[in-house]
Order: sequence, then C-alpha cells, then structure tokens
Amino acid sequence: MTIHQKVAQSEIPLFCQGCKVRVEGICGALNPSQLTALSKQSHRRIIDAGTELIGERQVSHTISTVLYGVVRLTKTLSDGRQQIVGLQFAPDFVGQPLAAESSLSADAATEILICSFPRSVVERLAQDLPDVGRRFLSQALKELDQARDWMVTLGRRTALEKVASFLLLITRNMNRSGGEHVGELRFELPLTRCDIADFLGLTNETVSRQLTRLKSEGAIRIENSRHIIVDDLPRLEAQAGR
Amino acid sequence: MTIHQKVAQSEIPLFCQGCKVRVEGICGALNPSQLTALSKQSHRRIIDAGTELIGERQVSHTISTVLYGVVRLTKTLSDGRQQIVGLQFAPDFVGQPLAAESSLSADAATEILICSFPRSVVERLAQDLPDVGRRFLSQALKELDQARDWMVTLGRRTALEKVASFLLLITRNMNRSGGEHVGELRFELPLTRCDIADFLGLTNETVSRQLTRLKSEGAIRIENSRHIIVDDLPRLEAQAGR
DNA sequence: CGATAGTTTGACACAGCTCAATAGGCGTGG
DNA sequence: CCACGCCTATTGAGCTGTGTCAAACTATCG
Repeated sequence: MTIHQKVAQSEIPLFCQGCKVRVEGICGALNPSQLTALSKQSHRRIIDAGTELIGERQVSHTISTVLYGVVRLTKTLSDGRQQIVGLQFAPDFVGQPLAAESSLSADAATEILICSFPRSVVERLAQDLPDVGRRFLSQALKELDQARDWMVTLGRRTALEKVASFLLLITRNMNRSGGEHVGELRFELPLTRCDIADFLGLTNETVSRQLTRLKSEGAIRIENSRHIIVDDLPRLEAQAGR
Repeated sequence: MTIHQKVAQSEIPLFCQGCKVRVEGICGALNPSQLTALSKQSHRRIIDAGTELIGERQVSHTISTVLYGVVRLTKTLSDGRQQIVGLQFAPDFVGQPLAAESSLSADAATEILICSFPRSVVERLAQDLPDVGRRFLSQALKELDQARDWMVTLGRRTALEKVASFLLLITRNMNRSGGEHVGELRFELPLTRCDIADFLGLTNETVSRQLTRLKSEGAIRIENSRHIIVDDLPRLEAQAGR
C-alpha cells in the first residue's frame, strides 16, 4: 500500500471503514468529506429475520443500504395471496428515492445488517451530485431488468425450471465474493419453502417436489433442507431452461 | 390565454407545437431554447404495426418517445417461448438511458408515431439538467412498479383474473385523455389474442375462453374481436381479483 | 422430551394446455 | 358483387402439471 492510499483511506470516516459495500453502493459516488457528512446522519443496525422494514402503503422516511443478509420485497392481494417481487442483496438499497409511500412491503428474509439514512438527506445528495442520481437510476434500471427477467420465469417456465432458476439466482448472489468457483458450490438458502413458492408463483409442496427431483437427478444435494450443494452446475443451468 | 402564455408558446419550436406529450414526457423538463436545440436533432415518424424497433442483445443509439400507439417489450427463451414484459403507451419512452445494449426487444404492437433522439444528446441533457435525470429516474421507477404489479398477476392470479386485469390495464391507458368516464367504456385492443397470451403467461385459447366467459357474465361486450365495450366496470374490477 | 414450525410425501381434483376442427373477418381478384 | 383464400379467433375433447388436502417426518428450542 502506498503512502497516498494510506492518506486517502485515513480520510474515510471511521464509521465507514471496513464497510464492505462502500465502493459498490450509493456511497461509492461520494468523496471522503461527503462521506463523513453522510455518516454522521446514518446508523447501522442488525435486524432479526422476519422483521418488517416497510409496510405496504406506508410512508417511510429512511433509505437503507443492505450490508449483509437478504431483504424480501412482497406484494399481497386482499385475499392473502402473496408474491415476492424482489430480493435485495448487499449492496442494494431498500426504500424509494422519489416517492415516500411504498407500494410494497420489505421484510428481512434472513438476519440482516443495514445502514440507514434519512430520505431528505439522500435526496439532497442526489439533487446536488449527478453521480449519486446516476447511481440511483442505475440501480432502478438494474432492478427493472431483473424484474422483467423474473416475469419470463413466472409466465413461461415450468415448476422445475422455476426452481432451478431460483437456485441459480441464489448461487450467483450468495457467492459473489469469490469470483470463479470450480467444483462444488454450497450455500444456505435465505428463504423457506413457502417464501420460495411465493417468489416462484408456486406452492411450497411443488417447490419441495421439484427440489427432490433435482436431487434425484444428481444436479444438487440437500443437507438440513436449507443447505444446498450444487454438484453439477451445467445440468442445473440446463434444467433452468435457457 | 394571457399574453404571457402566448409569448411562451410562441417560443416553443414549430416542430414541437401540437405535440400531445410534450408536457408529460421527457421534453417537459426542458425550457423553450433547450427544446429548440433538441428538436433539431430529433425526427418523428410513423411506423407500421409489427415492425421491430430494437432487437434483443442489439445496440441502439436512439431513444424515442411514444406519441401515439402501443409498443410491446418482449423477452424470448431459446426454445421460442415468449413473454411480453411491458407495454409502452404515450408519453413513455423506449430505449435505455444508461446502457446501450438492450436486454429485450421492442416492437410496434399497433401502428405507432414516435419521436426519436440520438442517445448521446439525451445523455448529455440528463447529465447537465437534474430535472431531465429525475424524469428518467421517475419513469424507471414507474416502470419498475408496473413490472412488479404484473409479477403478482403472473404468479398469483387465475386465468380469468389475468384477462380481467389486462382489460383494466388497457382501459386505463387507452382512455387516459377524458378523465372520469361514466357509463360505457369502449376501446380497440392493441394486441392480438396471442399477444395477450404472451403478456399474461397463458395460451391464446385460454385467453379466448376467459373473454367469452367475461362476455357471458355481462361484464363486457365483444365486437369485431378487437373492439371491446366494458358494460360493468365494477364487476370487471371484482373479476380481476383485488 | 414435548411443542412448534417447517418440510416431505401421497392421493386426488381441476385449471389450463394441447391438438384439432370450425367459424368469422377481410382483402384480393375474377 | 360474389367467391375464394388467408389469418385470426372460437369452440371442443382429452390430457397433464400443478394445486389441494392430509398425513408423516424432521429440526429446533424451551
């Protein structure tokens, strides 16, 4: 590490040092002094799995960056039918940049660590710094693309293909750190069978059946029902229905 | 009309006068001189139904505003299964503001009138004028919200509810001008039965059956198979499954 | 060690798909 | 003006994938 880098790092607020998503997330668009200003208005906290962050049709005055864990975005029909419309992993953010009122509810799917800012502060930043605004637009477009990809899965894939696609999605997002993985891939599912069903537009029974089918065909192994090992990634990809 | 308004209008480039979507669309964020500059780089054209505007995985250097008609955004799996992931009505725009390469294909569902700008010009505008950037973000968030609403429909509604929801969507977007409509609502469907099926994750046969079911239950009338009359809006809304 | 929540498995029903035949709308050409 | 052909929509009959309901199994925690 050069002296210059040391100085640059020392300017980063203590609060943000060691934050794994600082570079990728919204904060990546800020210089050290802006980061210091923002860090004074933000606070970080651990939240239990199952806790609701924002309710449907509820006004929220904070925007949060996910540092660890998975947040589940759901929509619910009046008769109780539910659909998960998005999963937020680090370094995604939760909360709407323009509208205060949410049209969906956000829950902690797993235990999560988030860093929250007042909406007003973030909006001022977005107004003053084009780079911040562009990051918001960029995340919105990324989420839009993901949502549309998922629409194809919901509308046109079979149950087996849906479950395989879901496992691939999780594989990609839970193992983001390491780069290329050769051989076996293993991870903890961040969702219950019911959640997976709500994400895929299926029932938990069907999800369970398709998982055992993938297991019996040798693509995956299941331990503890939450812990999955992908033995044959190409086969799983084929079963997802390119 | 006051004198001031007359002067203001006279400053608007001839090209843009009479453009119905000028205020709502992206152009609404521009003052007359900016509008004049942009209008010199834009051109308007009528495009036949069925014409492809942007292909999947294709680079596009223009961004267009829809002035009239309906544009269909689709994703296709390698085996030919198709899903319509969005419909663009006036004054929505077509084309990605940040990425050049599209992850979906855009077709004219009906005959359309669009106004196209070079991507580079629009991006410079977005960079220089916070308002333009905010309009892009705002449309992206609107589309994200629509996509997520549609995910609920795809994943959790029955065929009847899907078709009813589709008719409501069209009703809202084809009759946007008039405000409150009492009594009968009538419109031309911008999509064939196959397109509707691709939008709803169904087959054309199922779409057809559910339409006749809605007809026989008295919610709608069908003339010419494209021309629909909504007799009982509340019933249609009930059948969409709030 | 029992209680509770989540998961798997089975048997059966039915919504929606597939395949196939018929009907309707519209343009072209005789 | 009617006849023909093409394309789209409708209707029918049977099949299948996924949902429903119910029971057995597993893990976790007090």
